[in-house]
Amino acid sequence: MIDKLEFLLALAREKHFGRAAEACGVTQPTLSAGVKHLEEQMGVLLVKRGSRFQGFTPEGERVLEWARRIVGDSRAMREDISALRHGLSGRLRIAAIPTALAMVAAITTPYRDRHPNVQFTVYSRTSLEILDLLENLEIDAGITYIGNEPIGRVSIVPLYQEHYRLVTSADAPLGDRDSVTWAEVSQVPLCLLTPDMQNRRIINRLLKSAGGESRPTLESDSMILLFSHVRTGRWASVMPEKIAQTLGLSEPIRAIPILQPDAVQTIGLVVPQREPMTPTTAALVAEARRIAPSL
Amino acid sequence: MIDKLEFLLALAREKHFGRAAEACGVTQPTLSAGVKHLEEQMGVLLVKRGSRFQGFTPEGERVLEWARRIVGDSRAMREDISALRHGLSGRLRIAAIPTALAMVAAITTPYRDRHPNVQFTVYSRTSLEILDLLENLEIDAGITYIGNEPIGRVSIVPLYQEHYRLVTSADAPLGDRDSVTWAEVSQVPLCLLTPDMQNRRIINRLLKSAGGESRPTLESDSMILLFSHVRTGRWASVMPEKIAQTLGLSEPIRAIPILQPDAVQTIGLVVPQREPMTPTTAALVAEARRIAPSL
DNA sequence: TTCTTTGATAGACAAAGACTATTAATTCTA
DNA sequence: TAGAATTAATAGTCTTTGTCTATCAAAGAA
Repeated sequence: MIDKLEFLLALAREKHFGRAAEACGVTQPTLSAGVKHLEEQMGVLLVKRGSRFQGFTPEGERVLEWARRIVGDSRAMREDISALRHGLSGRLRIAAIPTALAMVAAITTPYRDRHPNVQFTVYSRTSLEILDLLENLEIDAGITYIGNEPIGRVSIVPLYQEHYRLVTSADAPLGDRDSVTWAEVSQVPLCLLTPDMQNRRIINRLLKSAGGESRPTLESDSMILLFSHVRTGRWASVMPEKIAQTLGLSEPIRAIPILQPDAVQTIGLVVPQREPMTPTTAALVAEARRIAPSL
Repeated sequence: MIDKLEFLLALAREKHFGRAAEACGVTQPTLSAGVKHLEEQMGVLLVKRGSRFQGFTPEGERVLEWARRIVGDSRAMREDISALRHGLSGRLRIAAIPTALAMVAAITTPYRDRHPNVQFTVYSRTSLEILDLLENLEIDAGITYIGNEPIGRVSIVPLYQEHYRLVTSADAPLGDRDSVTWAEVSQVPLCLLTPDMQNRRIINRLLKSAGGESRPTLESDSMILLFSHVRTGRWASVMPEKIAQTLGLSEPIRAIPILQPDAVQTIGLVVPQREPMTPTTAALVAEARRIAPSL
């Protein structure tokens, strides 16, 4: 029963019988049979069938919601019992927005000291992808913007405020200032994240409301790439204060506060709303609460 | 998997492999094998084994909690989907404390008008039994005292306040009064519920704090029995106002308010805390909210 | 049209689940 | 304390379910 619900979840993820089957480690006919069996049990078609996958029926969507919960709980149960016996262990899958990646170590480090047998997998994803992965039980926790775009069935722990800095060489335009305005920043060619990233959209908005445009000379979905360009001293970027601090800037690179307005975004930990949480997730939330004040 | 969790729930209820198996509609070896299989999956003993059932291990208790949730959700899913197709149908299992039995009709009647395909089973149980049945998924809703003894994972809808009346014949002692005190009531021989009922414990407490004792000449666990005695005019009882009203008293029987204090107990609907609820339960909660003001 | 993609179907085989019968270990009872 | 009764585990058999490979049919794409 639960296996079949997992089939359905995989199908929702992959939107393709063959790939969903592969993801579940079974063959395509097996997955087809599983879904069909579910449909018989429920007495309704769950999947819109043409000669290819065409999405779910309304009933299918509903079953999917239940499946997420039931499958999630059954995994949580296993982890819970395993934790009772061996202490916390297993793998914690986290996804973070690129601008928050640098501070993930601030959580994982004290976590590992407390629970050395837990392994981590950390993905760099956009804020929308993170919510999707959470929804589909593909990650255990996300680190993303909170309080902006509406968020579904998740619990939230605020971590820190993102303040923006113009990161540039001291001898570049504006490089000698103690603070700059968004209007001024809009005149400088920048390295920025790609527009599918919420950070970029936020910066675009700030630049625009200051009467400017974003004129990126270089876009990337990788903060490392942006950062390495900035370190040459020949490129400028707008980055959150935290990441600039964490990665460490040396002369002649400066991180100059951008005021008017001192725009603020809150970054937080989001985990599936489940009571009780899995033990590893609960420990992550505890750790987040613990370190949040120091960030 | 879910079937095996159901085995475990049955075992928790029956505390006996044979009876649990019977309750599940399988033979005892099948249930034993199922439990064993669960234990292998989890890698821990769940049941304390002697030559007979000796309760659960700590891990077993934990699995049991998860099992209640997972099994409950999987049933809710089926009902949910069935309701999508055929409208509300199925059976709603309710348990109520005896003193609330008379007002159950105030909910079931409008409920049936709205959802004619839902069938009811109503049990008369003590308040403690009701919580136990709810916990074990044996009923869908309870009607009981709220805000007294602590209640577990349930949602609550307050229904009405229980005020007490001395029910007695006009020519019996105190029968001519407009109101009486608990101290006075404690002097009269009464028909009361048995002491395992919370209503009786409440009345005992009230009598005691008025300096009296409860001196029941007749005890029963059946309100009908108490009521039929009172109707003869030769017996007196202490009953909630509501039940006296609902069942209808005729001359010369009177229901006299008991003051000092005008003790109040709140009665409410309790349902398992599950989001979303099963459709039939959600409808019951809606109905309860609707009628509560008129009670 | 012809080829490719995608999901359903058929048939064989293995695994899991369930039943009956029996056994082993306690506990009760006479 | 011996014998009976109770309770759960085990053995052996059979049925059901699940999974695989191979193949087919339908619908797009070239």
